[in-house]
Amino acid sequence: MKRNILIGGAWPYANSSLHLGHIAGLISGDLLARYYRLRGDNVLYVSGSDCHGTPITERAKKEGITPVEIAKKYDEEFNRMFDGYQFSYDLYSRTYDDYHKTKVQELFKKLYDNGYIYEKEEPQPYCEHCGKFLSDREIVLTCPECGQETKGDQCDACLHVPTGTELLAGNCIDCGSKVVERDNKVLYLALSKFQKEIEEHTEKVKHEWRINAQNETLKYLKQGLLDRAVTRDLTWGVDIPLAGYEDKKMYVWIEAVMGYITDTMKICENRTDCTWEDFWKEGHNNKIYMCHGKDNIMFHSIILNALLLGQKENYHLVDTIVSAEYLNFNDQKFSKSKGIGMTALEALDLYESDSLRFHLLSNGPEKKDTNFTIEDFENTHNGEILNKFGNLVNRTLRFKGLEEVPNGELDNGIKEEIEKTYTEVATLVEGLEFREAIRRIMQLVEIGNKFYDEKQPWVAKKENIEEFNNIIYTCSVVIANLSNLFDMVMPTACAKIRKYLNLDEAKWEFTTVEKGLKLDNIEPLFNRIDKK
RNA sequence: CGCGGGAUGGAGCAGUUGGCAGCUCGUCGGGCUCAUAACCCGAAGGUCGUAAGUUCGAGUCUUACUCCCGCAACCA
Repeated sequence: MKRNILIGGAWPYANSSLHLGHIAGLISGDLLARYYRLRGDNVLYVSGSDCHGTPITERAKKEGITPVEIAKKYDEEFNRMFDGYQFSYDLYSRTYDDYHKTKVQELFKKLYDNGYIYEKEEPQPYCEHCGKFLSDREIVLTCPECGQETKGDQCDACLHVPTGTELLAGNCIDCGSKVVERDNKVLYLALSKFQKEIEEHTEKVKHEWRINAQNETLKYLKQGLLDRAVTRDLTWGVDIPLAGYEDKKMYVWIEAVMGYITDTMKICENRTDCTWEDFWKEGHNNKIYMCHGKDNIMFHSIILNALLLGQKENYHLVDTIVSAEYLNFNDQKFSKSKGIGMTALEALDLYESDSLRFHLLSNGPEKKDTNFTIEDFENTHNGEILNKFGNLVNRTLRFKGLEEVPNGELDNGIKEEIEKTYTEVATLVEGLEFREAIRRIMQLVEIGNKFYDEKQPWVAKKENIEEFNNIIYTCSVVIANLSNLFDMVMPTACAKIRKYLNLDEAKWEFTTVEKGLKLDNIEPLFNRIDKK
């Protein structure tokens, strides 16, 4: 029976270019989406650009442009980048779309009506000259610990975090006026009310999560969920749909994670074969995956689930957290300011996206931080992808003098190996063991190469043409099935193979090749990287 | 006592519930010539950071210690 599978990729913040590390964290979502589509399930893979919030607002102010200009620039860049990496999103939207804003407001209103959002009056730092409440980072003060001048979120010099009263001694970052205290109306999300339900749900589903997601989530649950402020004194964001809050916006983390739902709604509005409820309500044979870096865990495992529970409408909670560790570059953190690493787009200028996908997945930070080096990457590309996989295709389909797929018999042992590979790789992918899954597919490549060598078709060609036909036919069937198995990792190369072998869409089942098929214009799947 | 990760053959890493130490690259030797100097076979190389403990049995569990590295600070 078809399952409804929703896969959410974390929404990148539209304030700076993304690094290879971001791709490493997000690529597992695309692999899952492609895998479940091959299995014939009903898949929606959604994401979008996270465009609101303080950092974008501040940056816009500094550069003298509007926040939407910054968001647009990066949203456009992200779209190009995800296309380049062949992410198969069903929808990649952005949080400043009217559709998103409207739907988020409805969901927010429901939380309020259900009593999970409450108002609190609390004193906050205020600038009388600018006429606005100030966030910690908008306050400049002399650090009471070390005497250095610093911003209010944390002292740059001694790492001291100023207390509420200490902040009142500071000045407005914009005009330098003395900070005063004034009562402010703030809306809070009653996270604490969901403690028990989220604990129970986590206990039920955590076993298939990565360890880091389990630990991180349990840490918050253990110390007890605290209510969170969900309004911000900003001008750039989603309006609060309640009277008296016209000058405030919604906290980005609340509205951005709702993007998974608003994307689903938008897609399903134009489709007749499914409704958004198929993916988000209980009882629809559905499953929800969330793929992101380790810094995003609690927003997906706790906050999003709380928002869903608070709707009181039988929502299906997030099942599986696919959280990545970090990718380093030459043993250092990716850092634009220090010039360490390369952006995802820069990598795409230099290398083929299939290879980058393969390398980032097979060397991905699944259980702990991993390292990306150019040397390793080129090694993967030339050594594993090209020499092993590309070469198997080449030596078979471009055998000297071969013009068509021979009329041969499939080797039974090889057929069994192929079928076993489907089964075992499926188990690995569903168990989120992507590195191991790729290794397992590579085993089939090696089995193919070994078979080829042992059978020596170049000898059979001269001495036993029937045997030759069997060998080449068997190898072409191996290649056809590799184009199915590897489709979720290297879609471009696999599509090429299917074109050569006249195969339709990739599918997750044993596939044979048409005998007598003309083999024209076969080109190498990959280009060797010249090492200097 | 801020939080967290790590230490396994020359390099980079796997090792699921404790049961003969594996993979890729590199090195050395051999085979092959279909293929993008690619492919296949074989070999050398490790007292699994240190010390103690639990156990018939520990890379794996417990405790202590040593040494690296992240985060905590726009950067995932």
